[in-house]
Formats: sequence, C-alpha cells, structure tokens
Amino acid sequence: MVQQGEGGQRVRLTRDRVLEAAVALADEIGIEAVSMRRLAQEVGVVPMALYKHVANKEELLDGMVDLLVAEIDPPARDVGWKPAVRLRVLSARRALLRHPWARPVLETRVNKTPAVLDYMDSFIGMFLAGGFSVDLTHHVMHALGSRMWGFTQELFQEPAPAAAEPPPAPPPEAMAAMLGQMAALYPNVARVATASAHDDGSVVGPGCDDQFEFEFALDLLLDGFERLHAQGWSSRS
Amino acid sequence: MVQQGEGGQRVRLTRDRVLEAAVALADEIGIEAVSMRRLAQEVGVVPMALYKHVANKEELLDGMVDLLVAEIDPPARDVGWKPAVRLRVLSARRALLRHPWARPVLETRVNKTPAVLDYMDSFIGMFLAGGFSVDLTHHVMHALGSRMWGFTQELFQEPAPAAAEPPPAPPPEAMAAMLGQMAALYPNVARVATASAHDDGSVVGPGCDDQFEFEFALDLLLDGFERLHAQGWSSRS
DNA sequence: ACCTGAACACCGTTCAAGT
DNA sequence: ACCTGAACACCGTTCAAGT
Repeated sequence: MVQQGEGGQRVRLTRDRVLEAAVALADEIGIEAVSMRRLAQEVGVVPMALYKHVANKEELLDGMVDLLVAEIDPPARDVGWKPAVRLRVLSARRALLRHPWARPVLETRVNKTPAVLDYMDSFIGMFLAGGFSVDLTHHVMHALGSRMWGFTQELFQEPAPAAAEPPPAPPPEAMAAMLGQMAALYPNVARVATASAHDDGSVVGPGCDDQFEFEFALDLLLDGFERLHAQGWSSRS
Repeated sequence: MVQQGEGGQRVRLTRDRVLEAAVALADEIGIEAVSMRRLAQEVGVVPMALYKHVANKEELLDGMVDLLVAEIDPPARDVGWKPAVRLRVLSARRALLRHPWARPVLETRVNKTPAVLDYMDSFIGMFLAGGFSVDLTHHVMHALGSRMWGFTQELFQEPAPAAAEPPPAPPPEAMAAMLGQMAALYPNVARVATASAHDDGSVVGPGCDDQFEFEFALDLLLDGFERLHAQGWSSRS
C-alpha cells in the first residue's frame, strides 16, 4: 500500500490523494477503524504528515463527504418536480450504499462544505422550479430530512457489516428457542417482524427489503407534499 | 461528587447508581465527554470498579437508554390509533429533549434491551389495535423510523450545545457580509433559510421552530397512513 | 464480593527538528 | 515546503493483586 514510484522514490502526497485513500480505506475496513494513524500507514507516511493536507480529522471527514456528493447525479431536466426529486434521492441512495461509512459521517457533520451547500441548493431548487412556495419548500425540506441523502434512521437497523465477518449464527434449535421466547414476550414485534419475508423468503427476522421500505416512505411523503402544494398550503393558516 | 456516607464511609456502588450517575453526567457535560474514567471519578471510584456493574461501555449506554425509555408515557387508552401514536411520539420527544445525549446514543444501539423491545411492542400494538393489517403496520413502522423516538435526522441541524459555551458570535458587519456571500452562492438555500423566522423573529438562519417541523412531518405521515389504511392498502398490489 | 493499581494497545494532536 | 520523531493527554479494557 505504500505509494512509491518505479525506482522507489516517494510520490508526493496531495490533499486529493489523502481523501481518496481515506474513502477507499473506509470502504474497505469500515469508518470506525479509520484513524489518522491507520490512514498514514496506508499512504506510507508518518501520521503527522497528513496534517499538512487536512487541518484535522473533522476536515478529513468533510473532504470524504465531498467526494461522495460528487457521485450524486445532477437533477434530471425536463421532468416535473416529483420525478426529479425522486430520481435524485434514489441516486444519492445508490452513492450511499456504495459507501456505507457515509451515513454515520453525514450524521455528525457540523460545518457544511461548499459541495454540500451546492447539493442542498440545487435540491431546494427542484421544489421552487416546481412552483412550490418558499414557505412550503422550507417545511418540505425539513420533513425530508436525511432522506435527502438517501437514508433514514431505521428501527430494525442491521448494524452494518463493518467489513468484518459477522459472528457465526447460533445453531438452528437455539435460534428456534430464541424466536419462541421473543414471540412470547413481544408478540406484536414478532408478528410484524415475521410478516413480510419479502425478498429472500427467510422467516427469521429482518429479511426486509430496505429499498422497498425506503421508497414506500419516500413516496408517502412526496404524495403528501403534492397534496399540500395543490391545495395552496401555507404555514400561516 | 464523591459519594460518601456521613462518617466518610463508602456508599456501595450498584448498577442503578452507576446508570443514574451516567445519565446525570451526560445531561451535564454532554455524551462525548462521558468516558468510563470520567464517570468513575464522578462516583468516586477507580475506573475499573465500574466493570463490576456493567460489562463494558456499550452496556452502560444500553442502560442509559433504558432509563430514558422509562420516562416515556404509556399509550393513551380509549382514543383512536392516530391520537394515541401522536401523543406517544410527542412524549418520547419530550424525554429526548430533556436528554440531548439520547439521540446519538439511540442511533448507535445495536442490541435492543427488553425495555426497548417492550416500547416497540406496545408501539406496534397501537396500530394493530386500530385495525391496521400486520403488513401495513410493518411498512408504517419502517416509515416512522426514528420518529418513533421523537427525533429525525434534520438537515440544518444545530450541533447541540454540548453543555459548553457556544463560540462567540462574529461581529454584525462580518455576519452581514457572510450572509450576502451565502445568498450569492446559494440563492435557494438563502431564500428558504430566511423565509420562516417563526418564533424568535430572527432573520439570520435557523430560527426554525423544531417542534413545528417535527409535527408537520409527523402529521404528514400519519395522514398518509390513515389514507392507506382506509383504502385497504397491501404490499401485494 | 467488591475494589485497586499497573499496564497494554490504542487515539488525535502539539511542538521542535530535520531535509 | 514538506516530512519526521518524540511527546502529551487522553481512551477502553486486561490482568493480577489486594481487602
């Protein structure tokens, strides 16, 4: 992984190389394992050398988000606000699924970089171009929240593989016993959890189709926005 | 802060005392400053003593969440599913606002404790009691996501006071210059951000009424749920 | 049974020094 | 201008020892 030229001479570090290496490393080993020291080792440099290119770890994470944002498609042209928003959110979601580290990182960003503000600005622009009032657009953006990035806080959230081996599944009979106990103690959870074995037909727990759930909620909101817009909704009323 | 009896004799540590101290400490200094070492100091004990009462830091955080869940009102009786859900979500939200550490902690929980499962079970029960199909209830719970806890990933999220002094505001003229630049570079963001000076009448940035935004989105979703329920919606259709 | 002390393997970041 | 080395002030957690 140490970056060297043909003859072994050092390749100069740049901010971009640092950020790209950070993204690749986070994709590979999970964000919680990415430390300044680990990243330095990855690019073949002493930890402190990184600080010539990013002020601190926060700025590193901001830069990683910028690379992510660059992967999101621009707004579709010549379609209504509704498909435009829908397509863009789903594009953001694809970028996010490619980079599982991005969700927790986005959640903790406090300063918005120009790239992030650009994304938000053009996102808001889709509603305004669709004839939404500034007032309604404001509330609609809040209602969308992190869904603008293609994710939501899920309830039954699987804890993200973290690029490590999942713990070995318990033996089938132990599993069955646990499920029985679950069903006895939390009958409603059990019914709802086992109800929809969407994609893989598995009976145990979350065989949920996350994409379906995401689009279900997204469309519910978009339909709501459409209805409010059609009836000329205003917060002063 | 060291816990001692009258004559200076030690008060025995218990799991409950550890958890309550952790909650109080997180309320006071912010969750990111709560370390096992800092908490130990708070209860007047050497760090390792805590490990007799909680297996590790994760379990400490799980226990803190349990104390939070205990503050949420039980479901209202003899009302429809809609007001019942609404009231309970808003009760959860009040608990959450009392304990700003709870949001990030909930987001990172991976194992659900019995108290959390109890809450979820009775939450799901409100929809089932209202006549929702198991199928619709499943999707509705996903759509609600973290809103069940009274929070959402906000976009313009203020970074939570962290129980520390906020940095001093820049001088007014610098502020105005920054706003002007903002408006030039990100016109849509600027329009929407300055549009609603709800509560405090401030023109600068997020004078947003978070509670209004939360209820706006919640009601949008509840209305959507109601509509789907009324029309007998099913995922197989 | 409960608490202590010393140690291990990590962090992010500083400062002064090297080339 | 860029990179290095040593150090500081932290982490969570282990192990063996004390009472």
